Amino acid sequence: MKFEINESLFVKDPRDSELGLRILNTGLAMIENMGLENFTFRKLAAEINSTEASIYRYFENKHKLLVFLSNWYWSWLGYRIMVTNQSYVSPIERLKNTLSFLASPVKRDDNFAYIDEEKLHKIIIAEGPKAYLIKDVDDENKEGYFLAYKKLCKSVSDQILAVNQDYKFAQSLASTVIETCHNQLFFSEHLPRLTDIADNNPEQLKLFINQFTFSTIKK
Amino acid sequence: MKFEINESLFVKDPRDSELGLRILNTGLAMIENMGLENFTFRKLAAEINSTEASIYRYFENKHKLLVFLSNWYWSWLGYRIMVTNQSYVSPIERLKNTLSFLASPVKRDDNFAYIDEEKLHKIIIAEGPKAYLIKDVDDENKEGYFLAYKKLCKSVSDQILAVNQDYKFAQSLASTVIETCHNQLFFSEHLPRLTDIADNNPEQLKLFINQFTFSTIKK
Amino acid sequence: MKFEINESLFVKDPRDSELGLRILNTGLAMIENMGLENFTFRKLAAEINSTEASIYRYFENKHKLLVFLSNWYWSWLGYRIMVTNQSYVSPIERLKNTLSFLASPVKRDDNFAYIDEEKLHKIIIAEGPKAYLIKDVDDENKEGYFLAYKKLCKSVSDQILAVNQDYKFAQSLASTVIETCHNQLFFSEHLPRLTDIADNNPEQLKLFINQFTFSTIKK
Amino acid sequence: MKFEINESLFVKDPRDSELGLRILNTGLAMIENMGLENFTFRKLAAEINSTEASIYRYFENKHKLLVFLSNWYWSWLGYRIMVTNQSYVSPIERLKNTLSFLASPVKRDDNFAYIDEEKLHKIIIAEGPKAYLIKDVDDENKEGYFLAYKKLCKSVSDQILAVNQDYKFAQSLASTVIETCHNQLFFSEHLPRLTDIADNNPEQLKLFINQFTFSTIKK
DNA sequence: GATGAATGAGCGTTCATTCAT
DNA sequence: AATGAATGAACGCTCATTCAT
Repeated sequence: MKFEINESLFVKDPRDSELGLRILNTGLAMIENMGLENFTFRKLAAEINSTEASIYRYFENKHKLLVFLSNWYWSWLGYRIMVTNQSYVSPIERLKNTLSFLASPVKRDDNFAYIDEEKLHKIIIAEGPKAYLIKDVDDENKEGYFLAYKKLCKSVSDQILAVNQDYKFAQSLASTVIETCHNQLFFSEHLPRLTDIADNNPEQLKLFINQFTFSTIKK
Repeated sequence: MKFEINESLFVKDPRDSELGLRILNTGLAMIENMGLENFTFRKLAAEINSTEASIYRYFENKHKLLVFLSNWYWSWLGYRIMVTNQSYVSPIERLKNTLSFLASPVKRDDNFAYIDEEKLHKIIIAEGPKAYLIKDVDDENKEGYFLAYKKLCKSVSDQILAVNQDYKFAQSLASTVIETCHNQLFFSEHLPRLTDIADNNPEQLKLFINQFTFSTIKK
Repeated sequence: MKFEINESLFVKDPRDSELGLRILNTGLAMIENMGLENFTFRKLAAEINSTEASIYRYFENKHKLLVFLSNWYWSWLGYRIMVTNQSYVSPIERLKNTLSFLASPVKRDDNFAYIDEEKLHKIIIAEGPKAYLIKDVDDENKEGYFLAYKKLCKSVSDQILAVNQDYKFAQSLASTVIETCHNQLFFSEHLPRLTDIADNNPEQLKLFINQFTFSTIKK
Repeated sequence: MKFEINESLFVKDPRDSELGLRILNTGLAMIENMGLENFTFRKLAAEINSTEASIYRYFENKHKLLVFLSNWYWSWLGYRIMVTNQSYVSPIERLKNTLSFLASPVKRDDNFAYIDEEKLHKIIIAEGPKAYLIKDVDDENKEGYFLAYKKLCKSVSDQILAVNQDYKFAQSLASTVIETCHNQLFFSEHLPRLTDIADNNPEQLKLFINQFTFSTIKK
């Protein structure tokens, strides 16, 4: 199982070699730990006892590494949602399941030893928007850097339409739901006065999301 | 009229001198133009025919300049909302007016010659989250860097409660609405498949926001 | 027909394998195209769809490749001069023929499919002096890196002496003539105020060279 | 006395500060000593107990430093020729004086404490052509990087025409003479078989140059 | 013999910051 | 208060080179 990720995001696929996996693995941990701004390939190289030159064989810069990780995350999440959704027949149940996945804490997935999904989730929360809040967003979009995210949005949007085909803002609601999950989790941890969701209380987030999604699309 | 802004955001208040105003004015234009990442005090100094050392007399680093501008924006927006809300009596009308302000395009306000509010709005959309998506968010929060934003959220949240005092997620909804306005505008311009709102069609955003806010808090 | 070239200039003779010929061929084109400074084995490897490691099997560094090409050029030119000179008996006619070769545009020679002599001529003009304007010139000279050039100079010098055996600076005049041909061609293309020779007017160069050679050695 | 040098060759005129003079002085010595290729701003910074960043305040790169030195040299030499030429009335005497300057060893000029003209002369011989044998020669020429050299050529060319106004290749002969002086000196030191001029025998070079110049332009 | 992977070293550049005036 | 000069530190990147297959 290997998610398809836009080839121009890497020079050489890091999943194809031992060093590449260490770059992913340790890079992920370091970004989570020190923040994207403080993270550099130099520090990563030191950590994995390798060199910057070697890392450049895999990624051109840290931004591409971030976007790579971001794509991986959305592919992985989308895949898990898709698989579990097959157990449900009713559109409402499916959407509920999807929202539940979006709003719930992420658990380590042992199928991918080289990725710590829990940490990756934290990165998506704390650094995710930096993947697209950049000057070159249009070029990178054309290049296909955000396909995994768009694919998931499309899927959620379709599920919304399956519940109410007349709702006019299915895509906007889908992206709002996804972004909101991250925002509210960030706020609950760091800026609690911007949210009612208590830190470490995932059920509240699920409730909030469910409520505003279903009330919004109710016919 | 001079909005109160946390004193530790600047060394010397840029609004109190001619050079300070040029820093605000030109800095704002440059961040909007080249993006926060590419913007440096060196480039700013060159542009205003001054020196880096002089800029340091006002701001310790570009992050503080961003947070300063961010605070100014929220203060300014909050103030305008507050003033216009006084014309309405019904909580629903008030909330509608507020949402309208949040979702509408920003127009230049001639009361503040040194700030181009239109460009500032673009910065808030494209760079705003970077003000708090940082490693030191907790320290900066304690220091009071995000008070203007919180104040506006509180105001929106209060207005929500005025419409429905039993709604349990007033603060979350408030911050979600505000963030969503920016996100959707960014998506409509750069990642259109993540939204149904057409670029340059502000009415659609207003409609979307209104609908999901009021349906969510309906008793 | 294979010119003898100093063996320490290459690890393995590039003329003996298909890959070697591609290195010569493409390397030559790239140096001409991007200049010696911008040319690297990495770029060459990418261009011929091979690897740097493979190129190292032939040449230790780009300087040796340049010197190799330089030697090839002087051998080739010397050979052509020698062959055509056999048609002449009078020393004056011979020297004239030689000068004509030195001053005339170079044409592709189909006997050597792997070398584009026209491009090589341009390299000799634009990069030639860099072959010897180096710190290690004495070592490389001892090693025999410049033999082809010296051989041609000797030949021209001998022809000068055949015209006037009393002329005291035959070698200096020979090297001056050769260098001047290149210099004036470079100037005519790039720094026209340093020359009277119009770009793309080879007859003028021939005239200039002939005149100053024969007037100098006239008894 | 301060020669005018194209302003785009430096960020800040090195002759205007103590550090700048040290950069010129030590940079010159190091280029002469280790060759342009091995010379870096990092090594220069270490030598003058300063930093690369400081050097960048004066020169953008080592190429510009070389071109700066080159311009200085040609301005200085042209100035000395011009001054001494005023003692002569006859065009032939003037041209002889000029050729003598071009062919003679250079002596330290105490009017410029910060430049060691002897070493600079060696640099011009061993690195001079690298100033213009580059890919961007046309751009740099437009920018005015080679004006001092052209000015000297023009002066020599005018002197040639003063001796024989009918000579058709005055500019070419002028640039040939200048280049030949350097070439022959380089050859005499490093590649003796390309010249008849013995190392450390300046009179021979003068003789050679005089002879071929005057015989060439004789009416 | 040719290649793929990895590396050591160093370069050019820029940044944020400080000091003296 | 504002500026000019200088710097320490680090970053991103590329190069030449080697090793193992």
